[in-house]
Amino acid sequence: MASRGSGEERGKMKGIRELAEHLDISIGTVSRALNGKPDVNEETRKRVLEAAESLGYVANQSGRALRKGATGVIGFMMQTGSEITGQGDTFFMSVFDGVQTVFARHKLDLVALLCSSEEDPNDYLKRVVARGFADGIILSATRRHDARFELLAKRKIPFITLGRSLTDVGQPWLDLDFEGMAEASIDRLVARGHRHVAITRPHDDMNLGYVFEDQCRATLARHGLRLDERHIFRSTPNEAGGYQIARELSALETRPTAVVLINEAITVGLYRGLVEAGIRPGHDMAIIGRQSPHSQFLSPRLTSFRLSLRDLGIALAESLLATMPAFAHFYPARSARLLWPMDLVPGESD
Amino acid sequence: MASRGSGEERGKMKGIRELAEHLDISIGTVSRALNGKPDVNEETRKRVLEAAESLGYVANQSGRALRKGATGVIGFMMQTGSEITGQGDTFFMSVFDGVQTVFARHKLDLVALLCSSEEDPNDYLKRVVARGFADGIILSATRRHDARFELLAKRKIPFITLGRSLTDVGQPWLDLDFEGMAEASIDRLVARGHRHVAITRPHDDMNLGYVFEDQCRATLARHGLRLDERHIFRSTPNEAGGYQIARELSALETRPTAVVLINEAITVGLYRGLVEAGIRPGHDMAIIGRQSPHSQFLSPRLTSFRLSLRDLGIALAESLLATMPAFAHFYPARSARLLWPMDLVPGESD
DNA sequence: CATAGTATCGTAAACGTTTACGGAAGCCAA
DNA sequence: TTGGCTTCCGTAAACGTTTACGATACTATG
Repeated sequence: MASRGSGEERGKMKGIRELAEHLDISIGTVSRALNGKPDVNEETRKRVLEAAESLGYVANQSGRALRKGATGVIGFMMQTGSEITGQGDTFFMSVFDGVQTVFARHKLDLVALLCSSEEDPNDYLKRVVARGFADGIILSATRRHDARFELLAKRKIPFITLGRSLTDVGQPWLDLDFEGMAEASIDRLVARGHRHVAITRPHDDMNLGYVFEDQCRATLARHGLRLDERHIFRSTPNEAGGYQIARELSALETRPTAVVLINEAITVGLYRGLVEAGIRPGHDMAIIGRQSPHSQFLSPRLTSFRLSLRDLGIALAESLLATMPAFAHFYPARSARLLWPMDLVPGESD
Repeated sequence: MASRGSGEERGKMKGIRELAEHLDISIGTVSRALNGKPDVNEETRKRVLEAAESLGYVANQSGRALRKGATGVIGFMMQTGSEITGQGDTFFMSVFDGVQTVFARHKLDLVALLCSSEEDPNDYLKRVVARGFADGIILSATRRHDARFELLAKRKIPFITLGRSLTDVGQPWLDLDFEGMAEASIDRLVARGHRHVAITRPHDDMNLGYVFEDQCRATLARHGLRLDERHIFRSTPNEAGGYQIARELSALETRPTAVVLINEAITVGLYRGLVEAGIRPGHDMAIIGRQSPHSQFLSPRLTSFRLSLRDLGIALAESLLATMPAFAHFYPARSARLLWPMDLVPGESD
């Protein structure tokens, strides 16, 4: 037969066994060559790599994972459905991109584990870890009490959370510095003469809502002011929620003169709702929020807190790897709990 | 020993072997019981299921996939990074939710395969399929010429695309009815007296740009009008792109009186840019676009095309399963190519 | 009672890979 | 020549499932 290219370049590679007999080498050597093991002749390694490339051979995931006890996959759990994701449009996509630049160095793949809105997140996660789907997990949208933490800790799965929780099992976490945001916002508004400040928070038990509210209350207290209970607005973290808040806000008899938005997606709806009620954002009502792709294109431009989502993703990935024995030596001794800073970008809305 | 709860309920289940000897049954029977095979006594099945539940046993993914040659996973490929995804991620989250309601019926899991912006999509996909990661693939963001189609077809991986392409390999697809959108938009604008209509399209070679432009041109021609080449605006599919379009548009000497936006993310930026140039959306410039979570909260409210993303997800999933031998009998003989209709929701912007 | 059929279960061979182990050379020094 | 190293490679045993096959006990039928 001819030296190559007889008829098998169609990508019908069966497995390492076939590749081995094509090269007339044992499968053990082929495997070692592909995996960069030391005890293989450099020339045969080259032959193997070339043959694998030209025949389109890539080691089967299941076989490899079964033998090695590791899948090379890190899962980022998130919930699907339109109303649920509190973050605005491109939030996660940017974070993912940062995470992947780190993972790529270790041949790890990031996949998003999509929990349907119809399934209980705890059950979903239990299934995922029991099946041995991923070597590590990233959790987001952490709740005040979050049973997922305990589940992963019990199973000893390496994981990190993007967000804190009262359910702390000693795992590493990364969270946005909502305390810093609350403090800077309140300080700024008070310095500009505001005495009645409203805040928003998610309608459900997302942990960040508690953190944010508590810190706002504390900072106001430091200025000798108090947070009126009627000035705490809960809403779904989307445009409609913002609109709803505006309606409630405008209906109040003692109306606040400023509002701090913890969520970015509600901004557009809030603007609209205020305008409809005859309240001009930035004139009749000061607004401070979170930066998002469209916050700078609103009128007036939103005074907002900015952060680098890509860098956050990088830090998230490195902190996770630091807890995984196989990778820990690359990322030594880092602080396992990190509050991610946000910068205030002045706009015209406050 | 006691009947249950001796000390092993910590979730340290090793595998089916351990579960079997706990029950004093062979592993074959345990497996059959768990998988609903017929030849197993109903009472032992109940025992097995209860023990598995209480011990938290779930079949290991790698072992099962290796033996069965199928993973029970369907991958939805998408690219990460903020500038790339034309759709906001609320778009995909809603689609996912629809897809999952179908998959859940067959114990299939949907995961998002995240291709980093630093990696070539073709290489990424090649890796994924060669590793045998998923039993089926859903492709989105299809390009005018898309090598991914050929790759999957050659490897005989069942797949469906959300979007068309000139690279047609006979696979099933689902796409938004951009022709219908173009036609309805142009007809409406012309009926209202517009003679100079501009359009937008992505800056890269996404297929939908070609479809949309061609149909707009054809429909204008039907009205005896022509599409001015200078009235075709290419931009990144995000807010900044819309702003850029507004600036170019306002700088034109012969300015169009209407513009149709194929992408939803650019709307906010476009509004802002127009206002800054002294052009009032809805008064000095008619605008028709795509519905998004915030399109109804802009002023003026955007006249836009709406679609049910969840239903689209359901159709997408069912069409994919119809091509997979193991599930085809559930979803018989459906049209493999589907143009998804969109409804015009009148606003105040045109 | 003999036989066939049925219900249930155990045994063992796959699935594709990695890796511990040992063996066969080749080399160098004694 | 002998012995010990080193370099390279082949062999075979895992990893955790599923499933074809065969075995056993029991039931029904003649």
